[in-house]
Amino acid sequence: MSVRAGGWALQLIIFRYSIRFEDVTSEKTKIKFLTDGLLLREMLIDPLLKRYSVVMVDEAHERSISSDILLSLLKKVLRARPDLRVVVSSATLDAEKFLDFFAPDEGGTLTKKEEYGTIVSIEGRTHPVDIFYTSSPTNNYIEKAVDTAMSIHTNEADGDILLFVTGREEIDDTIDMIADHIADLPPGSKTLQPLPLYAGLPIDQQMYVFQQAGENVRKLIVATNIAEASVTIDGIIYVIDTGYVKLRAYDPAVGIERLNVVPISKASATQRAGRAGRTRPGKCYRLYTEGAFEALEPATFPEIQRSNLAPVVLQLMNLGIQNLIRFDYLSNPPSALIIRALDLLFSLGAVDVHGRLTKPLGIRMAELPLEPMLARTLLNAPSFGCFSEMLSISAMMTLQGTAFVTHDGNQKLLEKARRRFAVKEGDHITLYNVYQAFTNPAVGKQSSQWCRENSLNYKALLKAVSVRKQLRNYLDRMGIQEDALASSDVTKVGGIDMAERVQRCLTTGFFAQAARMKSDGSFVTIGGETVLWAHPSSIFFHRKADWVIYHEIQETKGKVYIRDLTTVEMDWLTEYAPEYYKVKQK
DNA sequence: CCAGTTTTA
Repeated sequence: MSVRAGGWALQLIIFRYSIRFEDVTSEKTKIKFLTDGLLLREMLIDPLLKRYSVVMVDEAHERSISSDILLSLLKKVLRARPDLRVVVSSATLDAEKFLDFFAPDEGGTLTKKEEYGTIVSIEGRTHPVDIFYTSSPTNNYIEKAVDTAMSIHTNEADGDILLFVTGREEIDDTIDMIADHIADLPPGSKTLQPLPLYAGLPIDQQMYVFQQAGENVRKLIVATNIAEASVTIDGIIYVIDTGYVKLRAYDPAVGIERLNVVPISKASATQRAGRAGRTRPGKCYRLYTEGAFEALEPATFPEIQRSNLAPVVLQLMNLGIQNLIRFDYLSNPPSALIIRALDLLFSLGAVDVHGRLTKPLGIRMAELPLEPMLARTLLNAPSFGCFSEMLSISAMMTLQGTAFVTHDGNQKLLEKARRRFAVKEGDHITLYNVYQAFTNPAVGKQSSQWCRENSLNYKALLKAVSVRKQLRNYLDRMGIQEDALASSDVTKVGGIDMAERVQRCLTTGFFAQAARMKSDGSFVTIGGETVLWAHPSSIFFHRKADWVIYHEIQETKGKVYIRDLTTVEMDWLTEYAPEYYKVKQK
């Protein structure tokens, strides 16, 4: 780990880190690097953070939910612990906003800014980057990006290019177009090697971007926002910034998440440009006008104002925050988001009529590192005799659709592999079959070779194995163990086969996300107000179904897709969620 | 009916 800190004698200090599955800290640790999410978890056990004298929150300008919440809680902690030092690092554009946020409440002894905080500006370590704008707006930024890349390649000195686009589809299109252009290059000219980079790309395929290009080869990395802050690549001299990003927006009125392509913020544009100046002076080509840049928002719209807040609300309540509307947020989330979250938590039994966390259910749900609906399902599993199965399914759900991958871009092979594991009940049990086969010493042997043969993502499945272990540990500590009914073969137990027990159990957590397939293959929700489509990765993209519950809903390009579906019977909905469906029918 | 921005516990 390389850390530079002015002239301090830091080499004496022992650095250690802690992430979800890796804690290498000890009593000797002086400085600990950890994620904001983990620190929030630590606050459950140590609310005043007594183990720390200084807390530094990095990249606060990104305005992620967990860093926003962390800042709010740190402000609270400071009232009880004036000795604590809080350092917030952020793009200079909004430093003032953060300082204002930490202003003590009325009646305190510290009233002047300089008494409670200071803004310190630190010169960057990067080289200068020349910024170029277009003289007029572009209507097709992908075409423009391809032209710009080709022109850099033919006219500019050596150095790799980083191009920002919004998603996988644009990455694929761009790379195809570049490939066409390369074919037109005069013989003997330098090669341009386009490389994709996005989070959903399997790790081994991501690694190519870090490899040094061969002689006479210039890398062109076509990336999503992952290359803006999460991943840093050396040797980038040229950045092409299309000026757009894909952002989540949650609509509390219908409970649907949307993925919208929106203009980036000034902070993002600055960050992207900075990626060109890490090794030597670089150039950044913004595919928009200077006027358009000036009109950009200073910082990204806070995530807390555009997300499903059920998980956050549950966690805050578990930290003892009673009034979620009045909580001291850095930016207040719309109250509709909070109400929607409380509604859901109430229907799941995590919150009572007084708006308080229930014991033990609500507390247990908050402690599990799963979204509320899945947490509730897993906690119900022992009573359905499918504890072991739901542990595996829950772990597989955290992979968010990355279990299957194409190895040579061969989609047909992937679909064939999927069919090998598919069952008529739907996607959850299909994923369960994948997990079972992967961990079976006689079948998958947890081997990468077997995964390649079955279009499966080896690293992702290994992650599922460790998530499952972690979940089991959590449940062990709650005193919830393997159910008496458990048996991993799909035989009749208690008159109901394993698949049906899983289906019923899923209904107890996902009853609020039910839909029915119509004859044309589309789905309608209970009220019939929204038309939904099975996501192409679902086995119901082709097959017929009647009632289903779904794990996720998301609108993309004007169409609402549901992911991870399992068939249920209509009667189960009213059987397991009578209150919910009574209210809805009015 | 044809497809997931990014994180995290």
